[in-house]
Amino acid sequence: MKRKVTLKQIAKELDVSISTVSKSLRDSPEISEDTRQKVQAFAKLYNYKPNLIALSLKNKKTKTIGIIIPEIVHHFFATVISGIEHIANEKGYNVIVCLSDESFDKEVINMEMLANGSIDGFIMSLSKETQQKKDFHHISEVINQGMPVVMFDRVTNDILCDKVIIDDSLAAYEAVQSLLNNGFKKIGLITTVDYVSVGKLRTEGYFKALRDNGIAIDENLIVKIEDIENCAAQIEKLIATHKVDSIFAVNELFAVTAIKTAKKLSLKIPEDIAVIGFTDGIISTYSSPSITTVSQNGIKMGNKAAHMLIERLESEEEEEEHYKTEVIETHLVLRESTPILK
Amino acid sequence: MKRKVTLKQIAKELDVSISTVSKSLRDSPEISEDTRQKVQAFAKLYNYKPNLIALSLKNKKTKTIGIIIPEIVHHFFATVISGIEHIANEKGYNVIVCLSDESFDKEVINMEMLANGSIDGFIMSLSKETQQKKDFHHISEVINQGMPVVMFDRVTNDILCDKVIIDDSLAAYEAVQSLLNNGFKKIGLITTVDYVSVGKLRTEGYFKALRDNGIAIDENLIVKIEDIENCAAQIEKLIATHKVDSIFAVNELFAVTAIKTAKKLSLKIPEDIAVIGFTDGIISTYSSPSITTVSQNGIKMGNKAAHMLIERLESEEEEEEHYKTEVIETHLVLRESTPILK
DNA sequence: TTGTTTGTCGAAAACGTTTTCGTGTTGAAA
DNA sequence: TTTCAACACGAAAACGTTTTCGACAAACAA
Repeated sequence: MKRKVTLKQIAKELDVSISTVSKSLRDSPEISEDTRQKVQAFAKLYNYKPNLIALSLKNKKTKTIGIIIPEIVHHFFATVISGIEHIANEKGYNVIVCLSDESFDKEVINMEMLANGSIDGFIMSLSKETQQKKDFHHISEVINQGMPVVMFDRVTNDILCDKVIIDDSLAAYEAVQSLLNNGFKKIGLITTVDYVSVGKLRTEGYFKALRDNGIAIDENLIVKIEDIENCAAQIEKLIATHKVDSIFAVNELFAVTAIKTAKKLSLKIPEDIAVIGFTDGIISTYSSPSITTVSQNGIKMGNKAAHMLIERLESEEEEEEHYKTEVIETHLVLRESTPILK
Repeated sequence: MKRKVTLKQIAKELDVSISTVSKSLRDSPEISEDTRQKVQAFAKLYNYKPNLIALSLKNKKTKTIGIIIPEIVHHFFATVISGIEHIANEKGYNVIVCLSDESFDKEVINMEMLANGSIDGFIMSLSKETQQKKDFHHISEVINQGMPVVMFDRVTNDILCDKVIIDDSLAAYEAVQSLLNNGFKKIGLITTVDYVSVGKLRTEGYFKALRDNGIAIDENLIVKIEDIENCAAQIEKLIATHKVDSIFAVNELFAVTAIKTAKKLSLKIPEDIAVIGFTDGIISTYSSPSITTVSQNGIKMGNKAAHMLIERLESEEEEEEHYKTEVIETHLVLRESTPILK
């Protein structure tokens, strides 16, 4: 077993100073052609690579991005990570991933841990619990220490920083509007509890579309899911007893559950009931029937977030207080769970 | 903006030495009760937290695990990461994730990068290209430098290290055997090209099951998919022209594609054709019909891999050459794509 | 000879820790 | 008064880099 070789060892071996070795390897003009080649040859032979930790300490830069997300076994978040990683890699950065498991405490602990020198900046999406508590002190603290933060998807107005989002409300509006345009009148909504920011926004889009079309809002057609476990029962009630002609669901899981439930009730899709989901993931693609859905391009969001963070990291010092919010465009992906929409 | 405070600053402010501050914070008996409290109070006030990079450099330990996987937008790999992260977090480790994108070069570059001090050990699954080239020098090099490596799922016998796998061959054998037990005779196989280790093993399980039951192997019933793009065409040929009564697919994607294709051909599932997949992911659960599949518990694999790596990291020095291969058990998850199997 | 430039190199500081060892002061024992 | 232990603290090294600055010699001009 041969351990990694250091500058000091090379210096000793070649009987020169550490400085000379370092300069030789960095092609400094201070060093004579002769010794430079000697050192470089030796370094190559022993496969010298500078220790990144030492460099981080010296440069006060780690070339590492911290990602904090609620969970990773989730198609959307996985695509965002993929998008971030791709750009980061291109720019010479690594990514270190922490999961909050939707828990406020884990989010705080992870952030504090990473903030102590391990990374140069954060890309994050809030946990449910954090959104519920509306406690963002850990984030403002980090920003206060001069560490840039980019938030995506689940964001908050209480924190000033760069953000990458989609227009959840508008996207939902357009989805519902397209149902209305095609003659659907009794549109059920399957959504989350209100404190989930994106769920709330999508719900608002649903409301606005109905209002703009002069349709009264019927609370009976709205199902708010708290925990995923027994959502099937609530959805069955919506479909069976309230006879909706279509459903707008704020995520894939709700959409596919709605479809399974409808099939169980011997309803034909899309003839008896049309379904539009949100987030274009694996489920929507491979479900039968495949699901018409609002695309939410995680790769693009990740790319954008990474670009914004790295740009801020590498811009000449703090041009503070000039935060941007990027809105990634969405569109409706038409599939089999709706009739051909015009 | 208040930057992070260091020992040096505290020392200066309190007019004591750095050593005194450090010792005070670590409750050294060398320090008088008086100054200890003074220092601790001050540190708390200014929210002092030791710089982890400096600690890493000093201790030659980063408390960070490097994960290298082919892709992250993939349910199985995401669950493994989740499993690793959970244990790592519990034990005070962070995880840094790199994606090889199934590319040999990216795998090598990422490994070399992380090996230069950033992490204490690796958990990895080989890229397709690496498996094809059978070039593992980057891995043996890392191991030679004394950095522990745990491989999972896509492993190789050419490298001696800890491994976490499932018995791919046996699991496939049992799946096919259960089809045979239930009267199916013409079992199609949808698999990958041979250099993908797990695909090859699963194929072997299929062969063995047929042999053990005295059934001749019909090459016409075997489809090897190279790229995912046009797999549907190959599968359609298998189903339409060779009239299989059942299909064993070596992953979810192939299974769901088979189902979609069968439906397109107006075949009823499972009456006309039964399907068993591999890997119990989102698709199998939410497909219609849901898919009977070989479970492959990624969380468990991740947990195990993390445990093995951390144990090796924290065991009193190198008890080398005593590598273990852990086999995670699998079982058949019965769903709608097969008749009730006995 | 003296002074100046040029070419090579090394010493040391810095990043932020921890830890070993040395040192000065105090109090008590002899 | 002397000696010695206990106590409280600081100096410095170490981890592995990069970089600034100073030093020394040779070569050259005056």
